[in-house]
Amino acid sequence: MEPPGAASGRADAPEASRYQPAAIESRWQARWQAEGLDATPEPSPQAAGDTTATDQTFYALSMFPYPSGNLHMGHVRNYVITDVIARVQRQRGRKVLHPMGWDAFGLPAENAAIERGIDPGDWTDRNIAQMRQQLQRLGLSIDWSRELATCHTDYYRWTQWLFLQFLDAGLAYRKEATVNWDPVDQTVLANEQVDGDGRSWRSGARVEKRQLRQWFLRITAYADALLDDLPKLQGWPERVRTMQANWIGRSVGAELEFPVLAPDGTGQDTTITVFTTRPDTVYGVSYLVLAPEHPLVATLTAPEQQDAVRAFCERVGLQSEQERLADDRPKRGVLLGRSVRHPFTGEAIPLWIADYVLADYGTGAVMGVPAHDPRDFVFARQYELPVRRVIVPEGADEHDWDGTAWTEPGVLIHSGPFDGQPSGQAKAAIVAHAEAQGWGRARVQFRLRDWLISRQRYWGCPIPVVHCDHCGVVPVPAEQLPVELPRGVAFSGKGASPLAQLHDWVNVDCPSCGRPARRETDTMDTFMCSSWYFLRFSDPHNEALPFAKATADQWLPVNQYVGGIEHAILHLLYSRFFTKVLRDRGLLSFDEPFQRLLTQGMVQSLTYKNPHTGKYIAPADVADANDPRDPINGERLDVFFEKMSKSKHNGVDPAAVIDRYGADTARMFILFKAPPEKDLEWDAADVEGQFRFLQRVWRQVQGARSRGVSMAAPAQRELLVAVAKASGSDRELRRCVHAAIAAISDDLADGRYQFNTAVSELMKLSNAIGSHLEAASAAVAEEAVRTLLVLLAPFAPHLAEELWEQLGGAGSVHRQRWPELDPAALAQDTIALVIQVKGKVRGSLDVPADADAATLERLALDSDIARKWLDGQAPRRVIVVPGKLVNLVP
RNA sequence: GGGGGCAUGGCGGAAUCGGUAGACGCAGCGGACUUAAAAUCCGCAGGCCGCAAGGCUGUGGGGGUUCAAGUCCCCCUGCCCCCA
Repeated sequence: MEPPGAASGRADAPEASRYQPAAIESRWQARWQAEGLDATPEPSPQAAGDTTATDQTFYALSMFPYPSGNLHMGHVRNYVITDVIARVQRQRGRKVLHPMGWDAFGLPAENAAIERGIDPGDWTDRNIAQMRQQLQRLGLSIDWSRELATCHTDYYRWTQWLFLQFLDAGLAYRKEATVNWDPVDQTVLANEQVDGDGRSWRSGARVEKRQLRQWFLRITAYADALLDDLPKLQGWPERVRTMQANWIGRSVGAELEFPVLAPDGTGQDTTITVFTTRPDTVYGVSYLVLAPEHPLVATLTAPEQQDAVRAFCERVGLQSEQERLADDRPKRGVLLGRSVRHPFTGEAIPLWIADYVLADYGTGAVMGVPAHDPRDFVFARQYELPVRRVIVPEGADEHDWDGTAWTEPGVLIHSGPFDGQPSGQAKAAIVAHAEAQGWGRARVQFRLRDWLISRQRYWGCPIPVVHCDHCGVVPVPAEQLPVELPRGVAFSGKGASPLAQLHDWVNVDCPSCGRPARRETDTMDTFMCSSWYFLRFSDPHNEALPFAKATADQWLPVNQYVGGIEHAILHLLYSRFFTKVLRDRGLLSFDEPFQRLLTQGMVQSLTYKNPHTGKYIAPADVADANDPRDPINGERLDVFFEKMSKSKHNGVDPAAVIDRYGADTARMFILFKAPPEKDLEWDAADVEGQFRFLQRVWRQVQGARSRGVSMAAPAQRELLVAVAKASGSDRELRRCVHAAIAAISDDLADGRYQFNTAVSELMKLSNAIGSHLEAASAAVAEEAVRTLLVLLAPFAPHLAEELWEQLGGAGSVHRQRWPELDPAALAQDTIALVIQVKGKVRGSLDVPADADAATLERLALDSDIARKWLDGQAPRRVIVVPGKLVNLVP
């Protein structure tokens, strides 16, 4: 496509007088790199307890990308937002850390190896090189000397080192767990890799549940801290905090014990402990349910139920958790053929297993209270179990019942000595009674489960332990790290982890006793690698430690973190967990990693879909955008905005946009089109509009230059004030300049980040310069152009730098301080006073800006507007808002 | 089902505290320049009535508080997100 800058008919224009982003941008990128413009300054040494040093530093961080090899618009939006924040902070005089790295372990590299025989490391490094080059075209002010990749040994040796810290703290452990097993590929899959139907994303096979010994991190030990510190994160979006709180899911309740009756119904042999948040409903229990995976199932199943129970467990093993818990699915269960004794009533009640009870939540056993729990209710109806109502709504008649489960608090009935008590009080009383009798205890339960970090995969960080028959699990000594991933491995995609098949690698001497032992062949979940990269950026070349405490304390916590809402729980929760553990280990002085969080919206684009076939149609195949038709069958297409993706054929390639318009236009468009946290609709016409604006700025500055405007030295404040006093157009232009400074400074204040309105203020300033520059005196013209370029610099860094240089500016425009507001320049002699009659606007009056309320009232009452609308009557009431309006109420 | 959010011109979006609704831009329309077109520049533009002056109306719908409501309160509708 022809660059619009090279429009026909202007071929005779001199080269230098046209805005040609391609030439300008690559030239400045090379020069900035050569001059080290984006290098991170050394923060001043920080005395203990001294906060002034951290006030001078600013850490701006984007969530680092997975190096797929292709930069997409979502990345562009993310990094441009962070870049503007970083640049503005530099102009405000802060020392800025703005790094970039790669979340480089993960399945796609291994799949490339399986499918195309490429070494995962080579594949990843190639992608990184390609993406870095694409990123650099955006003109981001990133300090590339701090670049890191989680798959490089100088990074992952410290991931391993940190794992050993967790192990040492007792926060890393192995246990049997139910995992997703793909029977075709013969490998474990992460939950995210299993679709809603319980099928593998790769093989399409139905995933099985298997019990395997896995590594876990004990995040539940920090559940309270992770929850209790959420209110500290005032710079985070409320909804992210809410999502984390829900995910952690603290619930207060009790454990109650139900003795299992011996088969003959006389004595008892064991006890089942249930967790419940509703001890007040204990008299409504009509059955007890174990999870099918519960360890007691094997021993408690009656002989005549063996076959049924085994078949049921197998069937449940095939179901995803989602399926098991879904409200709209029927609940299924099987009797174990045994009974338990209700501790409060002494009654014998049947023992079941059911799909809707999960082994790893609570105790893996629940008490069935059909009258007061919707799932128990469905289950009881299915198997004709008794429904015993023990709570009624306050003030309601016991016999009024709508035939559904009542889950709200109420008043107890049929509950022995607790009858008549309200739910809240009864909860405490029943738990106290159980405790006194030795039947149970108060207990806080979390929804959060320990973090399963084992992956039976090659392309991940090896877990640095050795299994020795004599010493057990032995950590690899820190001085022997890293445990390197062997290279040149053959991938079949079948069988156990590729690492497990490398006998030379697996077989080692035990670091403790020296006898033959085996390496751990599991690698770590990639979220481990991304849970501390923000720390490494503060001290990326440290060879003795993952980071020096003092250095990390100087830069962190991250002042502004920017990324997608999809990480609201996982990555952000894990990073918080890591930070708290490292603080408790004395490795850090702070306990929350991210002070402010901005979750940017998606980038969407126009999408065409055939409503009958469900097929997405590429925009290029739609002949007439005004009447979109399916190119195959001519059917009318649905048109809407949706997130860019390959499968929807609606992606816009950032490289193509930069080729055509330049990075500055792409940046400006993305910032202007929508507020950062909202979804953004890509629109080619709007991109064109942004390009036109930058062209206009270019022409404007060329015009100013030909009139002798120079950036060599700023005009003196006294001179500006003097000339503005003398000339109306000077005063007006100065007013516009300082209005822009005020508005843009406000829009870009810490945490506000209203880039869209900031860009529109830049446009207004440009419009004002267009109207007034001709008539302006040299000093005011200089101030106006200088302000425009310095304010434009963070948004369109190349154009601003180019024009700055053309006008003889000293040094880089990016080293210029943020312009200072002169409040006096904003002052106006007269203002338009709005006259309202009974709250309706009826006109306005030019009045002196400094007139007091009494004067304004008199002016309003004397006005033609008052005469016309008041019919000569004196108003009953007059409201005066000085500087704004007068409201006359007749 | 529970919790949270959102709803403003043809479109994206503005509107710190309740104080001129629609900034800025896109698309559109008119004009200037041009042999012509493109580009550029100038102007118009919520809707309705009117030649005009001007008036009425208007921020999803209904009600309320207030001198004054896009903004605060209550109810309803629709869409989105999270949890189930």
